[in-house]
Amino acid sequence: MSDRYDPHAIERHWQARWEADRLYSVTEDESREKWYALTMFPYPSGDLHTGHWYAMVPSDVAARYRRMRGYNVLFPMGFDAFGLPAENAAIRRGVDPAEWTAANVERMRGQLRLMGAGFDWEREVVTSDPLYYKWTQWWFLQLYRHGLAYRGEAAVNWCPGCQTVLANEQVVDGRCERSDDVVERRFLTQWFFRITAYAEELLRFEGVEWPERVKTMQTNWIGRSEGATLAFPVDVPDVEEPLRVFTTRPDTVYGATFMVMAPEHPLARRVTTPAQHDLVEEYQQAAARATEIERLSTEREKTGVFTGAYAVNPFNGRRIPIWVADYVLVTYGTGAIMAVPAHDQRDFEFARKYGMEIIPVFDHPDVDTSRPLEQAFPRGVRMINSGPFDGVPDDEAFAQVVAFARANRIGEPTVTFRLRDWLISRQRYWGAPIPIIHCAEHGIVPVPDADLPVLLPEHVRFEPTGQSPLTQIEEWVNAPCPIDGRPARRETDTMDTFMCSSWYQMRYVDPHNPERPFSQEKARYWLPVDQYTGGAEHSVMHLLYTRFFWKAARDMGLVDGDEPMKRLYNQGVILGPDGNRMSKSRGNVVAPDEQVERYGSDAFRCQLMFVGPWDQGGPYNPTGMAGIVRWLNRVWSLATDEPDLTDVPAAAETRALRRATHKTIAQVTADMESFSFNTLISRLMEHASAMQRAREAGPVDAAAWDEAVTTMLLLTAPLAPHIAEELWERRGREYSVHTATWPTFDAELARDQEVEIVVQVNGKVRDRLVLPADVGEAEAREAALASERVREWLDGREPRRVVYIPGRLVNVVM
RNA sequence: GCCGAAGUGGCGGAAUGGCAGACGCGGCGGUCUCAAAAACCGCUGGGGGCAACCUCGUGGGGGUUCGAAUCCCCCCUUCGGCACCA
Repeated sequence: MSDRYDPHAIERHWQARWEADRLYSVTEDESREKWYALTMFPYPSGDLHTGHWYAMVPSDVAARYRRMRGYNVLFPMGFDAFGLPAENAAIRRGVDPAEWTAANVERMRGQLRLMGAGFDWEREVVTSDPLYYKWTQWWFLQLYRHGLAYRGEAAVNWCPGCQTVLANEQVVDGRCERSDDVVERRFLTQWFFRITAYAEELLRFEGVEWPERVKTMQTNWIGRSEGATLAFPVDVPDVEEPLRVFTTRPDTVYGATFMVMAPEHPLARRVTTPAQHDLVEEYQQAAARATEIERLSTEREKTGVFTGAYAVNPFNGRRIPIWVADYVLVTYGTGAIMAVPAHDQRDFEFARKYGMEIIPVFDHPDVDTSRPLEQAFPRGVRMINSGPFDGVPDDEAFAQVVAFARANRIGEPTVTFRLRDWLISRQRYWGAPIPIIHCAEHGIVPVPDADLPVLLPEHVRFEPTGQSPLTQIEEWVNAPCPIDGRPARRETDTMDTFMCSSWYQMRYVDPHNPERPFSQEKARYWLPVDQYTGGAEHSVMHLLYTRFFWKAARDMGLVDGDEPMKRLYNQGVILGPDGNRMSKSRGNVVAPDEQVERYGSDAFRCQLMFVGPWDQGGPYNPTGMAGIVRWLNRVWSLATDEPDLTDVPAAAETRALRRATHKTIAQVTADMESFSFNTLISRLMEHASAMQRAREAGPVDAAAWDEAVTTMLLLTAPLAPHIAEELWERRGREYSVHTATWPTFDAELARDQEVEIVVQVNGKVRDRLVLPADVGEAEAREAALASERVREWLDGREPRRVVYIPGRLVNVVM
């Protein structure tokens, strides 16, 4: 091997060596503390891009650092391999999704290896592999047995482009998160997971160190509201059941002047009078045709129609009209509301448009309640127009009204969530089949565990029809009933791919177990994940689902603890050099394979970390690569070209070099802990400059020089693993630098002997003094006042005040 | 509309109550060279001054403080999330 830094030669060499030595393979070791580091696994699109590198490299650096700190580190990688792109490729180009996926996985594995990351490839999981999805199906059956999976009819989100239903979380602004098509509403019978059973617990984030942003997003998504359900009898012949409404403001019940039902409300047809029938039906049909976007637009003026029916306010016996309007959502609360226009702006707008009465039931110092209101006002001082409750103060009103409702059996306190159950059915081929058989005799029958996996049939035609392609495979669909063996039919829907990724972190602990999803023993050692990293786009999908899965698994006795991921970090988005998202059409794509080809993996890794704080992302700077390449060349030179060596441990130059080395250890360690990789690299650059100056200046103490070089290689190892390993070997150190121990710093050696004290006059810097590091306050003040520059500015006057900040500055105020 | 994050040289960024611009890119000057590249050294926010220095300067405006990029209030811009959830 040449004596010049040749990244390609050493990177190839060490990648092969590490693999041959199984350097990154780990097993349980009770004698050592474990650290489970996980970065989100990629979808095998067929091309690893810079975004993947940006997400994975710092995650690898942090895992390597933990390993050097003595932890037994699990850092696995795999592929989230089910999903629509494979199926779309099959439709377009006639290739088999399994073959397409396998080829992509193969290619991306190779690209990932170029990164030189310390992944334990022996633990790789591929979610579309029957050996994996057997257990995804097993989870489905477990959830079913525990009452957490059920089949039900509901208004669901239908994506016409993907020809399948979507979970609520996959709908963004009324459009499909994946294809951007406008989502339609359909009433279908589908499989759901009862995530709402954990709604309350999912709001608690005890013992997790997650970004506030993610916790807030999940909290808002779950959307907990405290209120009451009130029952309004309906004044319609033959309708016995009352109209139930959920309200967060039961204290405004005397101000209810009309009721509103969602167009899809089951009682709507039954209460409508014959005279209003056509009008209501027409309105319902129009609402059904409207897209989610149209319906959810807050800009749009509210519309509605009168049913002709009346409800009775159970508090005061007042008859109030029942309307149907699409600003009330059938999916939330009870699908019907009591409208209090005086105190709710939406109801106010509706009341004003349709001439409904507006009765304020609170007084307010800024509102003249005897005159028509200009707008709704949510809160007031005391209740008015509320019969026996008149005079009750605002902050007691809720409790008193609810207590009354409860005592008179007309209502009760209720907590409602915005979160809906997780719809997991997909009318597509490339996913794990739902392991259920529909029997005419026995209904829904789970496939017995022993018959898992339910394999996807091969050679399937993919015309998107709105039904799963599996429905057309007669020989697959027809299956005997597990109970009596008589002809029955398989469930033809497949599972949402988010299900595959909801438990993959568990499978990594025991990826080849043929008997169980994982052994309890291994799970107890490795789980939960200590540090998870990934993109913020998964804040309310993957991360909410995986918390739900974990809690369900905990309640089944399969895992310990309440949370799957102790620490979470969201990296930012790496952009093209022009500041836009990288895309082929913009022509601003930075291809990692090309960067590795030109500069080497180590340089590309470092440049990605050097562009800025990891959580901020930002434009990739290709010209900045020159600085990183220079630095790596300098590291090479410092480790291979010795200065003139001598033995002067007590010399000032020796102390200065050792001080630089120990300060660098302290700073780099702190930056590792806080994921501040950009400043970490700048510290190493400074250290290299200090070493270079020392080398040029004359003979260097041999021990101090060796300490500096050794430290430099150890601190560089997680960032640039190949060059560090190569130079480690060239210096005759024991293989491998990656299993060596992270250096510790000596505070005494790192301490400065002198400090520069800034001297200010009225807050402006006028002088600097170099004083001993242990200078006392009195001496510092005295030195500052004695300064020639300060005397000039004081011009004979007495300072009003002198502020001293130890070791930093003196401010003379006049 | 609501919630959150951010706004600093030509560029990426550093500094989270105490020297604004660490480190790097780019630029300018120099060493080396027949020359160029590479490497190395020096300088590099604006204005004024021969200089020592002075002055302005962290999106805009106000405030707190001996001292503010940093804390508080108002506004502007950009990005992210949510958005008729009763």
